[in-house]
Amino acid sequence: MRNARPQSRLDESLLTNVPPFSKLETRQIREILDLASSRRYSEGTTVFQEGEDADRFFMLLDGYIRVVRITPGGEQVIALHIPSGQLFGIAKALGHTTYPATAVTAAESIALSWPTRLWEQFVTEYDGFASETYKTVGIRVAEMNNRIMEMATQQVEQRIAKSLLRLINQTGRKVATGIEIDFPITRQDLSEMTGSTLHTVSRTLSAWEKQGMVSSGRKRITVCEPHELVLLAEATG
Amino acid sequence: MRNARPQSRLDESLLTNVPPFSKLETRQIREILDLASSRRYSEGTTVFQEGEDADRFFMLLDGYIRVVRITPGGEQVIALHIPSGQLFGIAKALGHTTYPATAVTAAESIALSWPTRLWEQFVTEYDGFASETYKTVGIRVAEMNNRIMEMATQQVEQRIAKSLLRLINQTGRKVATGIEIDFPITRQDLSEMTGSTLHTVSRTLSAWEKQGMVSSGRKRITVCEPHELVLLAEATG
DNA sequence: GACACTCTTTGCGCTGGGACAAACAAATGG
DNA sequence: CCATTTGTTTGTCCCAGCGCAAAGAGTGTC
Repeated sequence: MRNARPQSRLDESLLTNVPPFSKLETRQIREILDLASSRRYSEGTTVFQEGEDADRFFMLLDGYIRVVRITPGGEQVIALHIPSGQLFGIAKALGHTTYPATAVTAAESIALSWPTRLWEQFVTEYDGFASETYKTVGIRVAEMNNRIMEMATQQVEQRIAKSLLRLINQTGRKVATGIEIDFPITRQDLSEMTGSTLHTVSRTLSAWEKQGMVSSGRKRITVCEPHELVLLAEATG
Repeated sequence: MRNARPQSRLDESLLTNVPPFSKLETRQIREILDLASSRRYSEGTTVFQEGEDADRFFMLLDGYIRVVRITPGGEQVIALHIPSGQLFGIAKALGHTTYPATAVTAAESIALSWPTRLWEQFVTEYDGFASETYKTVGIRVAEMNNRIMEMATQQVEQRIAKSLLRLINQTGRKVATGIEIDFPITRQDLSEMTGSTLHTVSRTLSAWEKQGMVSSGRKRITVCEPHELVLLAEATG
């Protein structure tokens, strides 16, 4: 499936013109290249797959790639367009899933490892702190990614459902019958989270209330039928 | 404007129960706390402001905060809800603007510096590489943030305009008269970037073409009146 | 208890843009 | 050169959800 042809000898000139490396000394570039390998992709081919195990970053030297997410309903959303000179495939390193990427044009990348010596020393010495820090960034990125996909493909009702579930999950609690958002939240707030209006949110909650799915009041929302809500949130539009 | 009351003596017990720190030795926690200061915020107050110069991260120990973006038209979009145990205010450190945050409930945070010694050594030694790496992550986060805001507040036409401009800017080229997207792009692609449909994209481009703003063909789009496009993209809903 | 706020609900009309359908046009390939 | 595939345009219909407007319902304060 991977259609790249690894190249054997990597020349320093590959990197000297790419901004992130241009300031480095030759010695440092060599150190990086010793652990790197270069790949070429032709237009339209797969750069990497969903969830692929990446112990490395990729730096795009030439061309464009796009990262794509596919909804449960089969719709595509282009999550990112990455031009040359940027890193990609970093999600895994931040503790999260990577999504499939394809080459928009013929492209060339190199796979890099971090300059390892100091990095490992750093992570080891401050063990929990460093890795948890990265996890935070990873969570943040993953969450934004999800919101983009939702906004692109889902109806307002589903987005509201997702938002409620997210607010509960975020606190680390289980979504259970009778669970309440544990801080005051207004219809206005919810609308600002979902990209809707307070009127529409109000109507939606009213409808849910009639079906017994939630119970809500002023600045307060309690989920009565979490399972129903999950079904609704995951319905394929 | 900042309404926090700094606390003087920081006790280790503050951190020992917070996941990212729980694995650390007392020695390490002390080292972190020596450079940290704690702050309390009451409900609804400002945690930090737009563009505030943050040489530190903040770790939320208790409560909830939200990060808010305000559109040129004055609409609010809730960009993030942050529960306790997570870092916030990291955007600046990743090389990008921070957005204002307020406390949703009474909240407590501590301001941290990175464990500095090794970190500085790391960044210094690999100068360009490390900082540019962070820039990549920062750019990615900022871009996603923008897309969320756009999806929440803008009409399809504006989002298409923004997407085109982004594709051009991303390549590092100036947006100029007659500039062309330098790789083949279909209506379908554009629709997947903007969360629309290929039909709507086609109609929109047709309309623009009639006004002389763009010239487009099969898998090709050229911007004729970049200024018009910018105006359109920035129009307040 | 009365007044002022703030938050929520509901009705109604209107429209952006999605769904469906059907040509049309440009590439590709035998 | 004709056939097929891939991408684009356009028409028609229709509805989710926004905007506007106005009336409840809680909360806080004097």
